[in-house]
Amino acid sequence: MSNISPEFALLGFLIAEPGHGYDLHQQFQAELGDVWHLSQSQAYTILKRLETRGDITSQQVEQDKLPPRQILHITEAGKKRFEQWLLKAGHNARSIRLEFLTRLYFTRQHYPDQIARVYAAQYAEVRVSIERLKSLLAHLPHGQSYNRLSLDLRLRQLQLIQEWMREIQAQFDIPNEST
Amino acid sequence: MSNISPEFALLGFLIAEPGHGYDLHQQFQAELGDVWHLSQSQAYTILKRLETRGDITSQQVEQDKLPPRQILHITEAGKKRFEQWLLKAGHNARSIRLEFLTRLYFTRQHYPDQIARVYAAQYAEVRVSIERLKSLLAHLPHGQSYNRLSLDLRLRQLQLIQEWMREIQAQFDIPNEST
DNA sequence: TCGAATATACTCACTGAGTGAGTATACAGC
DNA sequence: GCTGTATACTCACTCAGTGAGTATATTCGA
Repeated sequence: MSNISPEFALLGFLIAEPGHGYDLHQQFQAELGDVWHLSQSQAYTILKRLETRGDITSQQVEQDKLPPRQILHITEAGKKRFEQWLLKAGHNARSIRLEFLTRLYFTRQHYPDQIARVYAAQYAEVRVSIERLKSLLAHLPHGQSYNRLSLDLRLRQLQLIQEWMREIQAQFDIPNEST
Repeated sequence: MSNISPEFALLGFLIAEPGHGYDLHQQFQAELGDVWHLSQSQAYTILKRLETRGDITSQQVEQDKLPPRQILHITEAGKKRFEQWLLKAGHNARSIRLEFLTRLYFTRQHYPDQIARVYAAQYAEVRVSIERLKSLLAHLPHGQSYNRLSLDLRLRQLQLIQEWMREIQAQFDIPNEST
């Protein structure tokens, strides 16, 4: 459904190594807790869905005294879906803040040679979105003051994101993509 | 649940006069269609919920050839809830773009003398949010690069919104609130 | 004049987002 | 001896959002 949710972040953590729900949620909070908001129960819900979808498998491990753990492993299908997701790009401020940062995080960890591609894909998408909004604004009938104010704010937010991205590019030494 | 959804916009249209689902959705699209995104079916879903909640009542009106209409009327309780909502204020970019613009729209139509209050409430909330984010950023441990980038973008977005709001204030001749 | 597009008016089935509370145990510190 | 915190997961609930379906009437060009 291409809905924006932290499901790929959870998947991303499982690329490094198998883990269980509780632990994944902890890691998530520590590393990306101010990017996304994710409650524990919601994490479990998403993991369950990923399992029924075939992106991860689980393996029950008994423990001495504590409740048994469901150790989760990413599948080949899951890894593939994750890698495809890495190259996508969001088109509004919120999805860029959430997903682009998450993509950056995992790309730098697991696919450092892909970083320029991921960055370029997002930057290009922002440019397109800006043009789209400008054109919408230009063709908006008079009298639509509130629609205009909304589109205007969205346009400025995207321009802000362009600046922010260029700073990230400098900070992380991301080269321009040479196709 | 204080979830952000266009339910109050639908309620707002019903303050002016009773209406039916199809028509409300049309009005909505025309007036606020670039502020919110609302499908027809989602509009009906929300209206149904408003009815079970007691914010609106419905009255079936037969038509000659076309399917009967459910004419919806706002109740006293609904009106009260709407008016309370008008004085609330969102704390992130998205909710401000959506809800604040909607509040402005209906306040100017039905409660023009309240406009300064509505504006001031939102502006104050933005200021508080900015301070909160600054403090979060100041206390963020080193090494949390991604969390920092996220908070940093959110901060800048709120500062952008401040500028945008001041322009709206000028454009709509909204006086500063004199308490 | 026939058929296609468009407008009116609403329903249903489905997946997913998100919260809040509950369950049960272990251990550390005062 | 008791409280707080960590481990590990479950359940019930409400709301968001899409996409397709149903059924009829009018309009308008080929």
